[in-house]
Amino acid sequence: MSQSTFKERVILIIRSIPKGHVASYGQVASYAGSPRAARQVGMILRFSNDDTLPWWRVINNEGRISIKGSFYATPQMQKELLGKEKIAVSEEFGLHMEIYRWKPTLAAIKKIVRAK
DNA sequence: CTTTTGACTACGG
DNA sequence: TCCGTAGCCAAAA
Repeated sequence: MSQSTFKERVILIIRSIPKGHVASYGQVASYAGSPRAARQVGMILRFSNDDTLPWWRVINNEGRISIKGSFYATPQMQKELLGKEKIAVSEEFGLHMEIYRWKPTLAAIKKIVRAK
């Protein structure tokens, strides 16, 4: 597990979120081996300029867009990108996490993290 | 090197 | 139900 860094694992996990699904910051942190490091997932994305990374599929645990604005992205962009995947995000209610949340098996996560 | 600042969230009170 | 806070850790200052 600690062959790779937290950041590297976060990147691998986010790349594995299927189109049409989302994951919360906390979920990603948890899968990356640090359940309480949700905030850092946000920080990593904030400074990331990796165009192979589907960053828009990461939202907060309430199903709402958390981004306020970074060097590379805005909340409007995120809403648009999700819309292209048929995920509608309402300003006041967000989206239904129980419907769109990515629910990988433990085995799947192990495989993703191991493949470094 | 140390300190601060967050695209977070579970838990108390 | 509604805050305040602790924990987590990458970047920037």
